[in-house]
Amino acid sequence: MTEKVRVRFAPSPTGHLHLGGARTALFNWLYARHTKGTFILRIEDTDRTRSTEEYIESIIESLKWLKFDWDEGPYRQTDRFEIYRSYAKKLLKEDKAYYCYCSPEELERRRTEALAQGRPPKYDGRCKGLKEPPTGRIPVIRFIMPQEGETIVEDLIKGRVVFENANLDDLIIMRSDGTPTYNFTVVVDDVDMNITHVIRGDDHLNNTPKQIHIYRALGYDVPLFAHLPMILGADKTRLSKRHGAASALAYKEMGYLPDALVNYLARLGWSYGDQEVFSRAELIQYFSFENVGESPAIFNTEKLLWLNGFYVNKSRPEELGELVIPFLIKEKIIREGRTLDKDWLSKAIMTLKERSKTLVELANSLKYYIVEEVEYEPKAKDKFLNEKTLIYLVEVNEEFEKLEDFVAPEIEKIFKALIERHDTKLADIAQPVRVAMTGKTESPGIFDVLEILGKEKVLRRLEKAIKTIG
RNA sequence: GGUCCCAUCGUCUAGAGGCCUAGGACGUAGCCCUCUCAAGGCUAAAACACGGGUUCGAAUCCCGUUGGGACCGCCA
Repeated sequence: MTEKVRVRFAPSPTGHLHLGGARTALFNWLYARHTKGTFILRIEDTDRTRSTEEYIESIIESLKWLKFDWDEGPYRQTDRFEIYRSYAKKLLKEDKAYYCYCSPEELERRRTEALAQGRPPKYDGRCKGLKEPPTGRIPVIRFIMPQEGETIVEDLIKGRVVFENANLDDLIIMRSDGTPTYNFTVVVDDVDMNITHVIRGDDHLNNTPKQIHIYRALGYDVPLFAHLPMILGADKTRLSKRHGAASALAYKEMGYLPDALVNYLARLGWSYGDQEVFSRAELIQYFSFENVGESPAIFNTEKLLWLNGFYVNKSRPEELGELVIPFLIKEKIIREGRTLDKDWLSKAIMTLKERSKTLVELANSLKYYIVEEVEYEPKAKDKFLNEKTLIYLVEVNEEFEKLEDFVAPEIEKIFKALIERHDTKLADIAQPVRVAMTGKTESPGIFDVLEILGKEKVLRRLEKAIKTIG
């Protein structure tokens, strides 16, 4: 019982790491870190036709981005075929498995027939104890499932789940091409890697009794199981590409912060009282299966976006400065290789981070600080750059030309003086200037915007605005 | 069709028989703050799927119904 916890995340590289997988990885990682146990990464690539190197790399990249560091692996099942073969041989020798010569076509036909007649599509075991194997056929190996009694799964999340063994059928553990199948490799690997807790999606709950029998046949204790509820799309079906961005990396590209995604994913199916925001340290400290829910959760992008905004706002500007560069390049705001002054960038980001929910938004807002020529939004231009506002722009321009120390407090003094002289409100002057500076009607505080742009750019933009009206 | 899982505001959830006039968060609406937009603060609308039990008492326990989901491959 005081055995050291060993858990694994075992994706199959037939696609990018999707959000469901990311959450499974997260809970495994959290449990390992919470118990000071070992987190193992294992790539389940036995399906050679669908697994690709590209996906393996993509999954690893996602895991790194999310900062789920693993202690062992990545192991690859394709490197371990000899192990599975020897275990299969052992089962054969002990009469716990047998060769089956039924062809895939026959199997498929029987399955559809059974389904059409409303019967469960269960293999009938006809090849078990075959005296004279047919010639010219390469067999598969099937594992003999017990047909009597029941199998009980004591799940850490679902509680006690009972299965009738009569519903189990002899499953294929080795294909005719000599490669092993999933339900066999998981068990062999989990045994071989001393896995103590199997934490996975509850789409695997139905596989569990089959696997339990394989553990027993192999002569090993079964690990503890924890089946996580699924993550669903807005239409309440299993999350997939149809629901828009379903891969973890897609969120990276959309300018999400890994900590925000992790925080969001953790709160999907897990809770700790009323707390919504968790640092990684808190997540590790508080994580427990008792607080994992049992019902599926719908993935809600709005809450994720809110959390991301929260994390962006909370991040240090220097940190965001580093992170936003790739997005500035991607959005074609700066050329690759161009460097921005770090202190200046931090100052600019300071004004923007509380109003940016993603790094993409941040990059796009940064645009008007960086580019040479502002573009006016037509509506903004019509409303604020006209004969009525011309006088303010001209006077602001005149005052700025004389201003030596071009900083926010000095700029503010100029505005104050102008307000008094014209007996007007700040908004009447600030808005036209804002449009002249940013092309938009919304921006950070105008004094900060002006300081960050700097005297030279400000004067140029004022002159352009004045010219536009005239 | 069979097996299994699940069921509290639109969404994520708190709730371990009396603390529940069901709490928090996102989103929505309103107000405050305010040079705009945000951020922040305050307020509001919004849920125990249904029916039976058990109990002095049920969102909480049991059964059923309904609804949703997953799985039933020589995929994982």
